[in-house]
Amino acid sequence: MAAITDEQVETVRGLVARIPSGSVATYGDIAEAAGLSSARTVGWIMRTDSSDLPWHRVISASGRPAAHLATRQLERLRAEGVLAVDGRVPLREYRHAF
DNA sequence: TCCTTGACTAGGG
DNA sequence: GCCCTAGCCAAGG
Repeated sequence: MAAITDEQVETVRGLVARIPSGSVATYGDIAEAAGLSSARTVGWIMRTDSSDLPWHRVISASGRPAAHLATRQLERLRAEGVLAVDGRVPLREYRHAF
């Protein structure tokens, strides 16, 4: 199977770690920057990885975080200066370009 | 090996 | 701008 390599995972971690406080990135952005096959793979890594990375800065392309984490993530983001509007983050303003 | 699940995305109605 | 559908990929049972 075309399993993900440790190198790919490390790249994703690096990208997430370099997202500055007050900015966010989409799954698609991370996937593309890391050279992954699809955005779903990034979601899979985030779900399985238990590191202390700022995963809360990664949101969907709709500007809305995953439903089960929405409340917590939006709260953390707000603490970093990312103001969500009606549960949605204005990507146009906070999206981080790699 | 097949089928299901999931922290996704783009497109059409 | 929201809802539904199809395409997408890796892992676990």
